[in-house]
Amino acid sequence: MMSPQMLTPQQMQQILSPPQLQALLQQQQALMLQQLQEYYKKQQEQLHLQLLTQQQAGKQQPKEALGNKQLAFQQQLLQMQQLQQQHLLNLQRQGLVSLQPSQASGPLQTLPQAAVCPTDLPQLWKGEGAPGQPAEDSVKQEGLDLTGTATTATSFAAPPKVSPPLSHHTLPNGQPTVLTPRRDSSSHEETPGSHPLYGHGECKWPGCETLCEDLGQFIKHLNTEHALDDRSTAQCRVQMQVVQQLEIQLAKESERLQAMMAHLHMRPSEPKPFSQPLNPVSGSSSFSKVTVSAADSFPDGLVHPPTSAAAPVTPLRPPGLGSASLHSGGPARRRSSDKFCSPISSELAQNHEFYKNADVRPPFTYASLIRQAILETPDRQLTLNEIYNWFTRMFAYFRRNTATWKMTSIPEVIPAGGGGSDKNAVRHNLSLHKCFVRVENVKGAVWTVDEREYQKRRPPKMTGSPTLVKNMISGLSYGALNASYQAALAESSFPLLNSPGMLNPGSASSLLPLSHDDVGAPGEPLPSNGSSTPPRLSPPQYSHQVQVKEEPAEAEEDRRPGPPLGPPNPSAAGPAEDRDLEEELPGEELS
DNA sequence: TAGGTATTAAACATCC
DNA sequence: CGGATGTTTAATACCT
Repeated sequence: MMSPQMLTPQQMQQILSPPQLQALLQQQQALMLQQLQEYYKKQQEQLHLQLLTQQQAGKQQPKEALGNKQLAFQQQLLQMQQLQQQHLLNLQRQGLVSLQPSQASGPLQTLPQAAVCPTDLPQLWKGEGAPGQPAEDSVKQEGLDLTGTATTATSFAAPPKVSPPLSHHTLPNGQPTVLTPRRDSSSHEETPGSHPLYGHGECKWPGCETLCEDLGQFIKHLNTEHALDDRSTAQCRVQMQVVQQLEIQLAKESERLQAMMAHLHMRPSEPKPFSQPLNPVSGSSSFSKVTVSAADSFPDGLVHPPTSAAAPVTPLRPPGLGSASLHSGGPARRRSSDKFCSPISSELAQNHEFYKNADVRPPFTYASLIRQAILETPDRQLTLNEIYNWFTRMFAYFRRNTATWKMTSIPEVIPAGGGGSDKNAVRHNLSLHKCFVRVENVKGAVWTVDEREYQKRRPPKMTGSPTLVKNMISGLSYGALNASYQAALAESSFPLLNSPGMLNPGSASSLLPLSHDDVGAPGEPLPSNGSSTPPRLSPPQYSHQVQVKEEPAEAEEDRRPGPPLGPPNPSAAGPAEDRDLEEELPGEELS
């Protein structure tokens, strides 16, 4: 028989009955919610603690260093919060949680009361469909045993202050029934009068808020409206994606945190950065990935993007992104997100750490990346080699992917003996796209970006795509939501995030570019510059000679209305200063 | 299915 | 000559 993890969602569909599917969905969610909740809490506590200790210990340290560390931790904290918030938003969006965003944005404690009772999860995963038949082992093996695994697992192991002590321990022992702490009936497992999808008198099925007088009516509703059909199945998948996203994101944040703590010697826990990126958990379908849940991501404290190949329906991708080949597994075509949703810059800003550390191929085209690299520099110009460096600096994928870079100028980069195909790709793209303009400089030839050309290059038109919409509806929308939400957060109450001081010295610019460069982001229909900025990059920057080759006058034609309306990007709102702000980033080139 | 675009590989030219 | 840098072509894949 196939083990659960070998099953594709479709297969699961066939095997499972509608109620089972639904139950599965709920249970997944319950698990994730709990785990996340506890994890968040724990992390937050730890962070606070460490911040305190740092502050004390830091009395002797140089001020700046301490300040930076604190900032870093604060940032980490914020990110954790944001993560949680995003999670909540997602759930809420899907109607699974009736929590106000405002509430959610508060301290990390009130995770939704999405009533869920993962009772027969094991059976479901086993695909045996025989409720009542214990299958603890399978659960354990699937990795739900959070306690056993990585360093981060400790976070789960320790009973959270707020949540019932039972919750997490139930997993390991395989008796998920106990794991029901939700809502009022916390001590009760699956009280007869409740249903995971039923709360506050209404159906909690994603997108459905049908009012139901009582449980009976609800059950009826559930069976009629949410039977096993295409729609329900799709929603189920969508939910899986959501969960996956969160898992990945969680793993990522967790890893980062671990690394930070380890670096600061705050904990004995071995950092174990990212061991072998090229070690995909083989044979794990996306589905199984879900079952494995967060724990799976932790074992070595790092993110192991599963092989996309194995994920028929829901390829995992970096947080907040569209689909794209994730792994070095194979040639990656189509950097989707590049085309639709999140602008590269904000996407990078949000996930730059992720890309930096995880051997995940960034979902952007070479052109987008090159442009990003160039725009991140004060001069808006880079030499070929500097572009190479940027790639390796910003993306673990390019840095460590075997058989790619054969860097000659960057000693720290793994030689990899590869063919340097990506370098070739960079050169190829530079030459191929008119938007990249070579300029003779004092120090040789540098490459600049002709924004106008770049915009002209491709009409974003992501708006309409039905498939896109379909895909993004949930899991993917996480990205968009993520982006906008974070942007909003950053703008409103978390100046910290935009503070240059926060920047990782190694990769400065990345965190905030939320700002200007979004402007030209691939997916971005020329936001700001559309307004009045001439095609030419804003003059101030070009203190030097750098000038873009051909600048005919047909500007307006492609200029396209930079409608006063909402540029997709929040950051686009404040054009000028953003620009300046980013200007200061030293683009840091190694070499 | 056709057209557009992206990725990858490779050949070739030029310069230092 | 060899390496870095550019240019160009071709095959292939994905998306609309």
